[in-house]
Amino acid sequence: MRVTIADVARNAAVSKTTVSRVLNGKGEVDAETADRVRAVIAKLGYVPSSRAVGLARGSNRTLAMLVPSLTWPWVGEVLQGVADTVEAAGYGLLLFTCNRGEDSMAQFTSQVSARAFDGVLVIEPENTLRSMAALHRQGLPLVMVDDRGQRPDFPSVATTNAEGAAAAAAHLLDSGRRAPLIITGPRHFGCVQDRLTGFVGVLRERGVAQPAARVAAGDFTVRCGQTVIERALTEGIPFDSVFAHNDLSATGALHALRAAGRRVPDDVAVIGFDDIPIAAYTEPPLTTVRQPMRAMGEAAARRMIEHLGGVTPLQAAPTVLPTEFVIRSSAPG
Amino acid sequence: MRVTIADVARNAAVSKTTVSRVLNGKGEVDAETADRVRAVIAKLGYVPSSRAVGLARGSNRTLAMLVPSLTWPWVGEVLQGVADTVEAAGYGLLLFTCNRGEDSMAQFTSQVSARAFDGVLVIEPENTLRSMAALHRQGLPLVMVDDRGQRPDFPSVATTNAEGAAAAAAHLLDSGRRAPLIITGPRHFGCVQDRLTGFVGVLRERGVAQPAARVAAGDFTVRCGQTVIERALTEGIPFDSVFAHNDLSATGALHALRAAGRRVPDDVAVIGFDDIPIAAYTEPPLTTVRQPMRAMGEAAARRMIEHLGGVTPLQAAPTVLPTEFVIRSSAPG
DNA sequence: CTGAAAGCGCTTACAG
DNA sequence: CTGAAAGCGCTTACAG
Repeated sequence: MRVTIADVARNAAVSKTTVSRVLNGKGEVDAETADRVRAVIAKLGYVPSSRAVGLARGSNRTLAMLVPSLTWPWVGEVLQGVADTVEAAGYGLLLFTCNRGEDSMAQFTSQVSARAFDGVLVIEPENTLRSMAALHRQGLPLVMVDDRGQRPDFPSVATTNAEGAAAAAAHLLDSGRRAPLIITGPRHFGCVQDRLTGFVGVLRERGVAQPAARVAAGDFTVRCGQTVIERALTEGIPFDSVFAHNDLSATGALHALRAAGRRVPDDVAVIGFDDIPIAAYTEPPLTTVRQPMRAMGEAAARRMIEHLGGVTPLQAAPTVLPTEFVIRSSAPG
Repeated sequence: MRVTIADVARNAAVSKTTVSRVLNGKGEVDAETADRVRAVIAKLGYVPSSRAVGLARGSNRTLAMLVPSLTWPWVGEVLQGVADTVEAAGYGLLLFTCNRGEDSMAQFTSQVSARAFDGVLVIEPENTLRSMAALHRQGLPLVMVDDRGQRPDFPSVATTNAEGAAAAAAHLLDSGRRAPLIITGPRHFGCVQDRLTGFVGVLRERGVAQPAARVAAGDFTVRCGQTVIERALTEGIPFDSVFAHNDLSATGALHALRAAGRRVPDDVAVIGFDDIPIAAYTEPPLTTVRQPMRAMGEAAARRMIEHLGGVTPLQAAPTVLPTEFVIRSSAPG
């Protein structure tokens, strides 16, 4: 059968208490006794049952990560940052996605009640901010990787959306563009508002107007990027550049422009947002506002782990990591 | 404090045993008693502690998923299929990546000993087949999503690599190409051998030779696709088409061809493998051999869950899901 | 149909 | 420095 702490105790001729002490390094144990116990542990290949430890301690060094979907490049990058940090700290990572909507959330909430994990890192699934906040109020340690610019009143990690968009605007103006077409993300996202404000703000400062006709509502998909460009072309809306609120829609824009015979960047310059891995390999490679996705995941995990370690109380103030402007051929300098 | 089964029992004026019975639907319970217990459970908002249940039952309805990296599109798709299936079955999903090499594997193995999960689904991290096999022999329920064509002697889910590659070859020949350049994946992967055999087999059948000079070793990265094409062009190796062993390297090939002024598909037709989401948005869109990634993840999860449910013994025979040939403009019909 | 008691495998006061 | 015992919150024979 399975080797238990009792087996180790018996073999080492000590009590389970002593074994537990050398296991956890708590309390004084005679050096020789400890060595003997360690030898037995090695010989028997003993590993404490995580279930038993969890029950006894009331915590199991496990974090949950809740994400809307796993097939978005952005999410994969953040998740990798989280996984690296969590694993390095010796924590487990329980993954939850929300593909089944209400059902999924109910299941997740019930796992919270079941105390299946010590804390949760979340990339907010659509319309769950309220339930997240509720869970947080009920005492669940929570850190949000805020891709929506929600500025929730619980801990979060975000990026400088307005500044990043401002850099994009300045770059376009500096290279002589005067009529950018903006493809936004979903309008109710805070990050979309921020990117809009940051971008248009620079234009206004420099005396360039941004008519509403050149601000098109997208939804962060490749498809929407195509559609917006096709429509603008059909309607004859004049534009000499595109600022898409993410790289996926920028990719769609590149496609539609090419299909319509517009050259990038000669006729139209294109800038995206995120710098997902494929951004360097679109045709032409995409100038974009890099979000430090990996680092955001790492920061979220680190805050949570430090909190659980008792070092740092979890404060609501967001950790804001800076964007970085990446120039490639779709909008050269 | 936390509501426990004892609280429910007291409030419903029954024993913990009875509460447990209505919770798990095992054993006969008087209908009225059961209703009363359920009412109390609802009123108190009681949810059983997963830690306690796990310890008592010796299993916690949790699966582990071990992956090499989370930032490859292929992995994201498979993982989504796994997550959907696992969640729908009410299981938890513990995620492990292997970014820290040996250390990671040691940690994973120790989690196995700790009985932190009931079974594991794995996309094999480099060079771990041996340890996986060992864990499986020691009784760990294991299903591998076999992207390497390893044909291990434990349960796995794979795809028809040879047939898929054969379809690609037939398509190129049918459209008049006679000199394909092959960009392989790592040579020691079984899937690479299979794709090579399947592809070259069709060529041979139709009397077309495939000289070694037109078989270049790649490593599944975008970069390798670029490098191979650049080198072939420099060395003056003649080719009228490219068969890349995955979409990422095909993307690199498209890039290098364009940079060199070769038109796709007019001068060179390009076919990839996988059909990751961006394949439809490369320039031009990529003709490719689709792997049913989502379905592979789902199948792996389903086999594991059925096994754990006691329905099906886990057999070594691989589940093989068919590839599908997807024609887009990089190699039209 | 129902309950008392043992057991799952640890940790942690408490006592010495 | 060390150990006996209680406790974590469930499930499961066993007995009635």
